[in-house]
Amino acid sequence: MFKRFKIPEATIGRLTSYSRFLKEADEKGVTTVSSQQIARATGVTPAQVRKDLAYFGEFGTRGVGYNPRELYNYIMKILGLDRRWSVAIVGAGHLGTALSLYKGFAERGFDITCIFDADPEKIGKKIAGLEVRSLEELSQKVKEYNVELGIVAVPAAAAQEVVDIMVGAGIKGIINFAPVNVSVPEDVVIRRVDLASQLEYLTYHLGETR
Amino acid sequence: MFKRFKIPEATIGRLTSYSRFLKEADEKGVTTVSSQQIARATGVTPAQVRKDLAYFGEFGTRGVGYNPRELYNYIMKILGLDRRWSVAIVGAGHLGTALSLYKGFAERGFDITCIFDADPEKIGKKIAGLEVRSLEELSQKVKEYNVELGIVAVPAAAAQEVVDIMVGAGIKGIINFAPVNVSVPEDVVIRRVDLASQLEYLTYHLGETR
DNA sequence: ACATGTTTGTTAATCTTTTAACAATATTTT
DNA sequence: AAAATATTGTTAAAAGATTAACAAACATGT
Ligand SMILES: NC(=O)c1ccc[n+]([C@@H]2O[C@H](COP(=O)([O-])OP(=O)(O)OC[C@H]3O[C@@H](n4cnc5c(N)ncnc54)[C@H](O)[C@@H]3O)[C@@H](O)[C@H]2O)c1
Ligand SMILES: NC(=O)c1ccc[n+]([C@@H]2O[C@H](COP(=O)([O-])OP(=O)(O)OC[C@H]3O[C@@H](n4cnc5c(N)ncnc54)[C@H](O)[C@@H]3O)[C@@H](O)[C@H]2O)c1
Repeated sequence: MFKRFKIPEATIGRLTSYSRFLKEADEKGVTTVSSQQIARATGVTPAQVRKDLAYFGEFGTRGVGYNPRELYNYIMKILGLDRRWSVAIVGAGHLGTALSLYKGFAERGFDITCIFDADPEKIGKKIAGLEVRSLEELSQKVKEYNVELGIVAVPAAAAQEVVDIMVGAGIKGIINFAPVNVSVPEDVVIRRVDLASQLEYLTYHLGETR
Repeated sequence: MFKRFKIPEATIGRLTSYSRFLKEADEKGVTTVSSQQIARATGVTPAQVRKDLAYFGEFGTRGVGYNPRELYNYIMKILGLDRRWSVAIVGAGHLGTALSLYKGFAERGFDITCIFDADPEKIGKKIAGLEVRSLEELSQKVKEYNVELGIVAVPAAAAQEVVDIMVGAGIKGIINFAPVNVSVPEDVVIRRVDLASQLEYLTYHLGETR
């Protein structure tokens, strides 16, 4: 579809930001935006914006700028968001529940279609209209709901086990919220999100300047 | 305290990982670990581990390795975690509640000491033993509890306003979960955590290989 | 005591990402 | 219609981060 050399990881994150700004601009009726405007709104440099886009093609008009709606559509396509994705959450605890109830995912094309937990107390309960299921049902439901993405929100000690089950069921992309490194086969994409580490980034920098 | 050149941002994130592994190792009674062991457990290369540590000093013994407990203590000090930090959460919705109830923060030295919300329905309710307070009380409570860090878990539209209040109250480090860029004065450290963007990293890469 | 094997800290090389510069192209003004 | 202004896409330069290589330092076995 698009030329795919080696794209900086950070570029992908910035494309998300750009797309959010572009959607807003379009909804306000704006018909052209410059790399400078995008840059200001998202906290980067204009050169960075143009470079990021240049990896994927030419989307603007020289001397003019970009059409927000058009560029938004292009970026969404680049990100693989020109379709909807079915997502399973494992771990119906505090975090898993919050994620299940989060409206923002659907807005970006992510449908939470099933929730799993190991605790018999939780199985059968409903969260966001979905019944919490046992892990035994995971493989079947993944097929039934065409689940391709998984979110791991279980304690660190259970993370590898849960990831193995997900991978076994054919899930191809995983977000892991447990603060532990887990391994997956080469063809599975995994990403760890460590929230405590984000706070530690702050304390490191506060310590630096004192 | 420590030499502070320009440290790669990613190094800070890895130090968090290393420290978690080192703590485990120490608790198992292990007395020496090599950069190779640290690397394997955290998913990086041994050279990376040694380079990361080298920014801050010499912590190992050639031919031998590192003492887990000692190195753990050093890293915690580097990260500014040789003390406890008081944290305020603004936004007692789904995410704010999950974060308030999260035990993992306290383990890393972060005490959630106050929770704020703008919704009169929520003010006065208790979460994790803490009363949800109105924003008017923020400034006073920040002083009372020596709050230095803030977590923003409000809708995107309210994020800048909330951040301004936090900054006004003297909070010096902020994690923003709203998917929007907010601005802060130079002396305030801010970090955006965009969970939808994490999923988009997955879909980008899944699209890449098909 | 010496040779062999480990493993760190550090320097150099490589690879990646960001920033800067500018020609190419469009628009607006005079 | 020419000049001035705006803004992209692209190339080159600079900065930053990771990987590789290896001497220095220690441990172990003979
Ligand atoms: N709550 C937060 O805000 C937060 C913040 C950062 C990180 N995390 C991480 O996210 C994970 C979940 O945190 P939480 O606060 O929701 O914990 P929690 O204890 O509230 O929920 C964990 C859930 O996982 C379930 N579970 C345990 N073992 C399981 C298994 N083998 N298979 C399926 N389900 C299993 C439990 O029954 C429970 O419902 C943890 O790894 C935590 O470190 C949470
Ligand atoms: N829930 C999630 O799992 C999740 C995931 C990713 C991102 N987020 C982001 O985190 C933020 C919160 O999400 P949520 O799901 O908890 O939403 P939510 O609607 O459940 O909670 C938001 C809370 O903020 C309060 N609020 C609104 N305006 C306020 C103001 N000006 N001052 C103080 N409080 C105010 C509301 O009363 C509400 O209690 C949003 O920006 C969302 O995009 C949430």
